[in-house]
Amino acid sequence: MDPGRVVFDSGVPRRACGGGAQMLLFGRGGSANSSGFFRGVPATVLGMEESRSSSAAGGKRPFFTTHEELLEEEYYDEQAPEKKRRLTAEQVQMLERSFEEENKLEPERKTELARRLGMAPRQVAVWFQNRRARWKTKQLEHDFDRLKAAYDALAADHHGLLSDNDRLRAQVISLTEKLQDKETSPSSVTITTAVQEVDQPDEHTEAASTTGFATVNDAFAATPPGHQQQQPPKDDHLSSSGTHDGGAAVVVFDVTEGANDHLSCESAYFADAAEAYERDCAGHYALSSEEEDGGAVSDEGCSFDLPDDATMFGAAGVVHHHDTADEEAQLGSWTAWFWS
DNA sequence: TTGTGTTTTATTGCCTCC
DNA sequence: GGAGGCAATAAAACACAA
Repeated sequence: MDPGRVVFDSGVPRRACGGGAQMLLFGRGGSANSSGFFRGVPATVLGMEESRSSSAAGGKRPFFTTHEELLEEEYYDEQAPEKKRRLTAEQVQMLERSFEEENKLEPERKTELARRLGMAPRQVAVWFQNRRARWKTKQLEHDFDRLKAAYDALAADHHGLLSDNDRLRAQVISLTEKLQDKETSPSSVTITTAVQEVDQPDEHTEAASTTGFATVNDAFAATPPGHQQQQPPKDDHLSSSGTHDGGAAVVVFDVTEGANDHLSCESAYFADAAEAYERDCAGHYALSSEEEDGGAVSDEGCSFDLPDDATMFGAAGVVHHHDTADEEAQLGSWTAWFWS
C-alpha cells in the first residue's frame, strides 16, 4: 500500500482530508502535500471559468478549482466520497499541443506545464503516460490496417498467379495432345517437339533466366522420350537472338523426310502470363535444306519476335508442306515453352 | 431512467537506468 | 536506491440506445 493512500472498508480509495482542502492521494511516495498543486494555484489556472459555471449549474466539475472553491469543498469532503474530475478542455488542449511537440516529458517541462495548467506535476506525468498508451494503441491499429492491406494485395496477386499457372498448364496439355494427334497421323515429315513442364523449370531453365534464349536449347533437349532428339539451334541463331529485349526466339524443326519440300511456319502462338494471342511469323522463318547431303535431315528454322514483357511463353506453330505442284498440306504442329 | 459500452484519470507493480 | 517508464487494471465520467 502506498504511503498516504487511504483505503476505506469498501476498498475504494478516498481523499485524505487532512488540512481540509481537496487532497488527492498519489502513489509512489508523492503525497498531495508534497505535490502541493492545490495550494497557491495561480489565478490564471485554466478552466476556472468553466469550473465556476458548471459547479454553479450543478453539472460537470473540472478537477481543479480555485483555492476558495477548494476550501468550500470541505463540505463535500465531509458529505460525499471523492469524485474523479476530468481536465478542462483548455488543459487537455495545451497538453495535447505539448505532446505533439515531444511525447516524453523532461522534469523541467513537466514542472512548467504543471505550473501553467495548475496541475500537479505528477498529474501531468500521468496524463503523458496515458497519452502515450493511447498513441501506441492507435499506432498498432494503424500498423495492423496497413499490414492487412498489404497481405490482401499479396493474396490477390497470388491467386492471380495460380490462375495464370492453371491456364498455362491447360494450354500445355492441350497443345501436347494436339501434337500427339499429329504425330500419329501418316506424314512424310516428322516434326519433333519440345515441351517442358511449366511448373517444373529445371536447372537449365533457371540458368536461362538471364540469357533468355538458351532455353531454346533446353526446350529441345527436353524432347519427350520416343521423339527424335533435335539439334539445338545453330550458334548464330542463338547469338543473333541475343537478349530478350527486342530479340527473337528460334525454333528449329527436325525434318526427317521430304527434304526437298518447303516447310513453312504459319503462325506462332504466344501465351505469356498476361495474355495469349497468335502472331503470324511468316516472313521470319528461314528454310534450309541439306538434301544434297543425301541425308534425310535438315534444319529448318522459324523465328518470331517475342513480346517485350514476356517472362514465360509458349510458342506453337503449324508446319505446312508444299510440294512441287504447290499443293499444300498441313503436316504437323510444334510447340515449345520458354522462360526468359 | 437505466443498462451498457467507451473514454479518461489514476494506481499498482515491475523493470530499467543512472 | 530513487526516478521514471510501461503494462495492467480500477473506477469515475461520459455517451447513447432502449
